[in-house]
Formats: sequence, C-alpha cells, structure tokens
Amino acid sequence: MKDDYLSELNEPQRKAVECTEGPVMIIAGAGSGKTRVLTYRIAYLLTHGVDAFQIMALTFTNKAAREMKSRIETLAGSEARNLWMGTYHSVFARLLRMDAPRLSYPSNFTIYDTEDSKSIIKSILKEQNLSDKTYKPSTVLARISSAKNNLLSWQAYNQDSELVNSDIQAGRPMMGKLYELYSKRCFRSAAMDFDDLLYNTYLLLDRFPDLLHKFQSKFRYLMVDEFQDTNYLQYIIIRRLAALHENICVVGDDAQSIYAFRGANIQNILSFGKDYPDHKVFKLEQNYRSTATIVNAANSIISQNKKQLPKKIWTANDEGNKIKLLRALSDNEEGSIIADIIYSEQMTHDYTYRDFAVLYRTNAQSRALEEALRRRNIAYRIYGGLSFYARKEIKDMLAYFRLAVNPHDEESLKRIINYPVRGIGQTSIDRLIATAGESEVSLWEVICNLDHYKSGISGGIKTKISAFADMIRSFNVMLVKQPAYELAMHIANHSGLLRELYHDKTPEGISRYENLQELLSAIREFTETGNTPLPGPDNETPADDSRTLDAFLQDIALLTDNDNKKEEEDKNRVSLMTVHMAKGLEFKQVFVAGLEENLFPSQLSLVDRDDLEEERRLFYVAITRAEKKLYLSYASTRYRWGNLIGCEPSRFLNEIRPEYLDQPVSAQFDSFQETSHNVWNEKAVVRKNNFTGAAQGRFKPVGKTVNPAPVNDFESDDPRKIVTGMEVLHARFGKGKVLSIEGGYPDIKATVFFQGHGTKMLLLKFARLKIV
DNA sequence: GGAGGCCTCGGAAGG
DNA sequence: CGAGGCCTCC
Repeated sequence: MKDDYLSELNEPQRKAVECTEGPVMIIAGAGSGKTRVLTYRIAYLLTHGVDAFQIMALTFTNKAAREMKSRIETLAGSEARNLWMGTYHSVFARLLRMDAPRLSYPSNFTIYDTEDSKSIIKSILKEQNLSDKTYKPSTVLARISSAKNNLLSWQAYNQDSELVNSDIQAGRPMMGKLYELYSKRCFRSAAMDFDDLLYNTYLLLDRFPDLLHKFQSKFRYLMVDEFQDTNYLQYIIIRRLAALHENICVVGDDAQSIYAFRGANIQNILSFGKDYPDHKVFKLEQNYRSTATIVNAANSIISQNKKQLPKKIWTANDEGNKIKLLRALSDNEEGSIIADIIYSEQMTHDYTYRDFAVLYRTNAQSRALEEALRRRNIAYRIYGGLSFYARKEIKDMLAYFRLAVNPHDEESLKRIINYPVRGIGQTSIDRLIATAGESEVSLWEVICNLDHYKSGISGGIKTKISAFADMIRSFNVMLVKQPAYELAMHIANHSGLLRELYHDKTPEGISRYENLQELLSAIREFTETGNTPLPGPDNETPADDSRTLDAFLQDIALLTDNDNKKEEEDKNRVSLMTVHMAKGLEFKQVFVAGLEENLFPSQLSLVDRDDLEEERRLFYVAITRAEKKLYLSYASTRYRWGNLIGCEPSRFLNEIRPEYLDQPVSAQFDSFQETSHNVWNEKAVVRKNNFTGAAQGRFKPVGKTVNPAPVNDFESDDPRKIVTGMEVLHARFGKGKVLSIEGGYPDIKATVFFQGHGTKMLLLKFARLKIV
C-alpha cells in the first residue's frame, strides 16, 4: 500500500527509483519526468526504513529544493522535513556552521554575496593603487573563483608558475597578490563568499579525517540533481562524502547543460563512469511534455551537436500543430505580432494568460515585448531583475543586522558607518581601513581601540566613531536575549535608518520605506512562526536558537531569487524571461523571440565551437519548454544600442527539419501581411522640442537637441498636443514634420510628412522627455 | 552630500 | 541608447 505511487511511473522510471544501492546515473531527457523520479526515489527510501537525516539531496536552485521537498512530504509524510535537501551552498553552509571553528572561523560567519566580493576587490585595488581598468573587479573575482573551484589556495596559486606566467602575459602580474589580500580580508571579516562555502567544506573534509568520517557515516544516501551543471569542486566534495557507502545517485541531461560559461562541467558525467566503474545507468527517454512535432524538432536540432551522450528522446503524444514561424519587420512589430496571437489564442481557445511564455536570449529584448503587451492590456510578469534582497535599502538594513551578529564584517561596516550621516567622512574611513590593513586586524578591532592603533584621526571624529561602535555593541548584546523582530525594530529605529527614509517623500523614497516595512514584516513572521522562505532543514537547530536575528540572516543569506512571492505566481499572467531562467519550467504555448543570427546564437558564441554548441543546447532548452504550441519569431531589423541594424534568420531555424515548420524559413519580408499594429512603428527620434507656454518647465528634453524650430501654440500639458508640428528624424526617411498624432505617452503614433517620401505613419518615442 | 555632466561599455545567471 | 561609475560643482 505504501508503494502505491510507484504505479504512476513507467518502467525505466520505476527501475531508477527502486535501485537505491550503489552508484547510479540517471540520464533524463527534457520532459521525461526527472523531478518525479528524484522525488519518488527519496520518498521510496523514506518509506523503506531510511531516516530522513541520512539523506543528502543537492539541487541547482532553492526553488527546486522547496518544490521537491513539499512533494516528498505529500508522498512520505512530514519526516521529509528532516532531509538535508537544498542547494550545494545552503547544505554546505549548514555543515560549516557546525564545524567552521576548526578552520578558525566563528560559527556565525557572514556570507558575502557577489556585490560584497566586488566591493572588497575594489577597495583592495584602491589601496594597492591598481587600476580597475586592467584589473576589472569582475575579472579578478572570476579568476579567484576559478582558482578555488580548482582547489587552489592563494599560496598554491602563487607557486604555480604556469598561472603566474599567464597572469603576467595578460598584463596582470598582481593577480596572485590580489587573491591573497582578498582571502585575508574575508578571513579578517569572519566572512565567506559563495565559493568559500564550497572550498572550506572541502578543506574541512580534507584536513580533518574525524569530520570526514562523521559525515560519511551520517549521509548514507546522496542525490544530485542537474548533474550536468555541477562544477569540479562540487563533484569532488560529493565524491568524498559518498566514499564510504557509495550510494550516490546523479540525475542530469547533457543536452540541457547551459552553464558551462560559469564553470559547470559536462566532463563530470564522463568522470562519473570512470570513478564508479560498477555504476548503473538509467535512461529516461520518453517525453511526456510536448507534442511529437516539438520533440522531433528538438531532436533534429540537438543532433547537430558533436558532443553528446547517445540517447533517443521519443514521445507517445499526438503530433500536434506545426511550429509557427513568425516574421516581423522590426523588434517592435515582433512584439505586436506575439501579443496579438496571445490575445486571440486566449479569446478563441481554452487558454489563459498563464499558459503562455515568451522566451528570449537577452534581457534587453524584453522592452519591445512589454510595450506590445501593455498596449493590449495583457497582464505579464517579467522574471529576473533585481531581487528584493539586492535592493540598496534592504542591504543597508541587513548590514546593521549583520554587524550586530558579526561586527568584524568589514563590508557591512563600511556600508553603514556613515549612513545615515554621522560625520565620519571618507578620509577617516580610508585611514581606519589602512590602519586595519597594516596591523592585520579587522576594521572593528581598530574602531574599538582607537587610541591603541595610530590612525591619525582627530579627537572629534574619534568621539563620533566611538559612539557608533557603542551603538553596534549595544545591538550585539541584545542579540542573545531578544527575539528577531524586536531586535530588528530596535535597530531600525535606533540606527536612524527608518527615520532617514521616512522623511524622503519622493516616490522612490516612499517605495524604499515600504520595502523596509516589508522586510520587517518578514522578520515578524519569522519570529512568530519560524517560517522562512528558505527550505532549511531544522532538525538539528536548537529550538531556542531558531528565532533570533542571527538565524534569520542565515536563512536569507543564500536566498537570491524571487522567492516568497507566492501570490505573485498565482496571478494569471504571461511569463517573460530569458531562456536561462526558463530551465525546469513548462508552458502550454511558448514563443521564442529574436531568432536572428548574432542574437540567438549570440555573436560572442560564434568564434568558439564549444560556445556554439552550448548556444544550441540553449535553443534546445527553449523549445522543449513548450507543451502544445511553439512559435519561433525573427525580425528583419532591430534596435541595438540606439541604432537600427539589419538581421538575418538564425542558423538554428535552418537546422529544424522543414516538415516540422508551417512555412519555409525565408529572409524575404515583403509579402508580410500588414495589420493595424505593424504599419510603420519604427522608432523616430524627436529632434526638436523647445517648449513654450504651459509646458515650459514641465517637460524637459533629456539629451541633446538640434535645429530648434517653432512649435505650435498649445494650451495643454498633454505631450500628444505638443508633438504636432515637431520635427522628427527617421532612420530611413530623414527629416519630417509631424502632421497629426494618435495614441498616448510615451508611444505616440504620428502621421509625418517626409519630403520625397510622402506621409508615413510612425511611432514616436518619448522616452527622452522627462516630466519635471 | 547630492545633483548633474561626462565617460565607458555592452551575453546569460545560481548561490 | 541607457545604466553605472566617477568627477565636479554648489
């Protein structure tokens, strides 16, 4: 009875679920029920006598972990909460919280995000008088990151003549030194960056055999999702952990590896076979998601790649519709066509907005799509963009919280020592940092002992610094006895941050204040219910420890995506996102926009064969998101950094066998049927706008204006009325004069007279007009 | 300390 | 073109 759910699986899926002992590799094609197999496998272990805390399951994202965990709970009961399930970073951070003191780190170490890391590098560059042009912080960080992911400490890095020479060749001889300084600075701040969470876990297991043995015995079963996106270091760690029991199960699909540019290593799939010669392989090749046409088209594309594991994805689903090719004259028209189809599909068929997704290669493409959807009042949601916890005001508040927990955290200290303003200027801060660096102690250490360290700071400022230190210390003292919410409120009020934002009555200021309130409510909820957005297993956390601000910070440190936005996801909206973000999702109808050479595939990938193969896998991921209908669209012109450029259809379109398409791929656009939306909506630049009358001072031209010309008299502030009579410059027709207009700000359709070209209907862009 | 000017640069993105 | 960083000026 307890195994009822197994009947929902097909033969290969069931075998993969039931083969729990020994090394197992599951190759799971797109739409083959990969997540289902993984969840059922864990549920199967739980219902067959394995304790949840003996299972470690690693996922690619927090979201995947959360979803899988709740599904396991419905299958196998609340015991599932005790699983060690999460991302590599969250699971390893939890290990490190237990044993970091072995590495001379405190258990309450701070976790630095990428922004913190870059900021450290910037300040090191400044101190070392190095240019951030030759040493771009992102490049330096990437180099350090890749060193750690190849198990190279800064000492080992500097002894590796090949690396040192390649840095010298690249004109960056100081790279090794920067790695050293960066590592030391993180250590002094009692902080780890994302890579340290992996690297230090490795060190812990490598240096301390007792710990290695402890964890090896504890975790009898290991499972790894999205194995194709695992990097070398991650693989080394799980191999170590699995060495005793060798119950290791990896699940992945080489055809969907789209993160090689970030260190993911498909090679791991091959290494697995060598490292575990007696491993079993299960291939999940039946696709349940898509129509036969879509599956076949996807196969015809991916087969162009040389590097791939042999497998044959098939489906028993209906043939379905042919793939629709959409050709547009411009990026804006592409948006219009897509929006029109979405509108009519949901009107005439049994579809609703949430069934649609528009996928694109670059974020910049979203603008034209958004405008088209907005114009038709179609609700949409853009995935990606700035996450809640990345906002300035949130990071400021969190910096206070982090300092209360760990005052040595230099990045947080620098961030808020003079925010709100308390008269500690940049010069003083620089002096303090320099002093800390010379004495090799933390910034906090210097601030607490101003008279001991010779920093050259005057008495008056010393007093201010000491007052700040006293405040932080008082927060720190409250940490142990105050519940998270009360302490957070106390800090928000006594730091002056809340007051600072309360008095800012600009729209942005109000929004920032609201965001802070939202953060405080989240902490309140955490304090009252213990709920955090992160699926952290809590069985080993002492109960009295679980509602402190410290615990809250730990829970959110590794949370970056738009989580706890449950109600957002319930809304009925069209989804807009990059193909990368779409991995793991599925939609009834999918549009892939911008299928043009140099865009998808991106021009940066065309130099390198491997990059092109990854680009093709990306395309494969895009089209396999579709269940029922797939549309591929391309435009003949597109705005790129303000310039209109000509585009050709993507080579990928020609790699699809023509029988799966509704029409041949063609670069000819002449025969395209005009609709009300695609007449002449190419952008024109407004050349002239010296406003007079009522609009003067209300509308301000942003950017350069040329050739001033008289503007019609007007009474209204309505920019639509201002436009008439204006001179515009068009990419194709040159200068013209606006005769009449329709529509609304900021996109106004105008009839324009061009000498030699007659009158044309144009879309005028008013993005350059700012209301003041 | 904040607003505005000038310069640079431009792929995608989890933790 | 537009975002972000840095510099200057008030």
